[in-house]
Amino acid sequence: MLQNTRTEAVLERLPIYYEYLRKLPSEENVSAPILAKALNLGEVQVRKDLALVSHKGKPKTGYEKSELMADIKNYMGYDQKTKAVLVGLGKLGSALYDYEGFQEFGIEIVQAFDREQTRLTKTMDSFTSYCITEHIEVGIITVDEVHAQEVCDLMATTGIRAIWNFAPVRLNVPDYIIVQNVNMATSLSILIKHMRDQIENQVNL
Amino acid sequence: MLQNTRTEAVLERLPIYYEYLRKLPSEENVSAPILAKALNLGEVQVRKDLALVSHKGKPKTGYEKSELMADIKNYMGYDQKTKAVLVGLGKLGSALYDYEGFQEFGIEIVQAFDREQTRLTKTMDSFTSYCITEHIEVGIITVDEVHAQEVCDLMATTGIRAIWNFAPVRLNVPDYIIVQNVNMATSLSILIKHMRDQIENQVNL
DNA sequence: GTTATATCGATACAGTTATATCGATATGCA
DNA sequence: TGCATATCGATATAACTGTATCGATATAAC
Ligand SMILES: NC(=O)c1ccc[n+]([C@@H]2O[C@H](COP(=O)([O-])OP(=O)(O)OC[C@H]3O[C@@H](n4cnc5c(N)ncnc54)[C@H](O)[C@@H]3O)[C@@H](O)[C@H]2O)c1
Ligand SMILES: NC(=O)c1ccc[n+]([C@@H]2O[C@H](COP(=O)([O-])OP(=O)(O)OC[C@H]3O[C@@H](n4cnc5c(N)ncnc54)[C@H](O)[C@@H]3O)[C@@H](O)[C@H]2O)c1
Repeated sequence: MLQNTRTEAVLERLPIYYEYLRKLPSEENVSAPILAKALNLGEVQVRKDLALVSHKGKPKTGYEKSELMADIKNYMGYDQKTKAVLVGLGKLGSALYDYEGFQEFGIEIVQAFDREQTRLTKTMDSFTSYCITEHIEVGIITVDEVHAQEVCDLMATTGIRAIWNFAPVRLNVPDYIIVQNVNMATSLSILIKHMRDQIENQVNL
Repeated sequence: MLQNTRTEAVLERLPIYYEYLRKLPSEENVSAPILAKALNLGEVQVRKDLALVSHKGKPKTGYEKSELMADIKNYMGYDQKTKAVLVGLGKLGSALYDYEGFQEFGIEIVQAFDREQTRLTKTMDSFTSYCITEHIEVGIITVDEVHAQEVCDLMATTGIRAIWNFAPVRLNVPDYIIVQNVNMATSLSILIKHMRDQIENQVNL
């Protein structure tokens, strides 16, 4: 009876479906072909993706919007609240800390820390005990690259299990902690490479 | 004689090698196995990736660091200067505008625009003419999601060929413009999903 | 009620990406 | 000078990801 396997690629598309559905004004049913057209994806691919989280699709009509959203939400864990702390309340850190877009995914940055005492920030001496007593699972690193590893090490002494790192450094962590490095500059450089390749191809026609 | 094909996956690793090499204090030669160990990748994979940009690797010794860096730089186009403009000098926009990490990839955000007159910002009325006369190729959108499409449309009237979009909306663009959507919230949600899956697997042992 | 059809679910195929293996060769060292 | 070996380059295989096709079926339309 099973259909699709939980792969990385699918995991990256489910949030896209969810976002699309959430912003869809209409309450009408949605189908794989509709989603595919709207998001510029393959119809079969969408169908298989959805099959991973729901089996309520019906021939001719597709899925009930709210039901499908609930199933994605449940699968992705958006209904479970996740608490994150942020270290490095500088320019980028402040932007993220103030950003409200995390809520809909069940994520809350409950506290920000910085070496310097600013705004709502707590200083670092309370960091460890705070994370432990509040059962923080996710750490966000937005300090400069020189201090990223030491902040990371500190996080490893708490119950934190996942680190979202914006400093352009590769962090050393124990096995049980997952790190996601976000490198904005390289991402943009890849986009630009694509752009140049495209321009080149057009010239060579 | 050829070896590796230019695929998306390779393109995403080349900057990682470059970053690693750039920060490496030593000037000694590097080899595929060394890079593989340091970056936690497959040795064969690294070797094939490097073969795409360079053929100067020698048995036993590997590559000369500076030569390899130059070859990646050349392949990725980091030696070509790319000018970008940013629209929406809010919290996130300011952080990006001030960020100096783009330089090493040949990228410069030469000007920021905003509806409101702030700081160094230019207002929107000069946008189109500025982009055209300055031959801007890249646009960065950091306005709220309500205004992202209109900013995008405006960019499409200039010579801009690539858009880096941080607003959580899917933009409609003409074919010749490439869009890269960055959705921070969904990225973090995927990291959290991985975290939860990992925790679950450990329990089920 | 019957029929037409859009969509689902399943299977088969194709393309992309990663890994394993092996001979060739440049270098270091006896 | 000759031998040992680390690494390269190449080819083969495996895993993952995406696409094409087709029968089954629930619904809409008549
Ligand atoms: N600004 C951006 O748009 C951007 C883009 C990509 C990556 N980054 C990376 O994000 C990080 C932050 O960038 P930023 O522009 O916000 O820099 P920033 O200097 O504005 O902020 C860094 C903050 O970290 C704090 N800090 C430093 N060491 C600390 C420590 N040991 N413990 C606690 N707090 C500490 C500082 O007090 C400061 O407030 C950097 O690593 C940068 O490379 C920034
Ligand atoms: N802050 C974050 O960390 C973060 C994270 C992920 C995504 N985003 C997205 O990035 C965008 C900006 O976020 P922010 O937190 O910086 O918001 P912000 O409100 O601080 O900044 C938005 C800026 O855009 C300007 N603006 C609005 N409409 C404009 C228009 N038509 N032309 C020119 N300028 C215009 C505003 O004047 C303001 O300065 C949003 O779409 C948000 O969803 C932000």
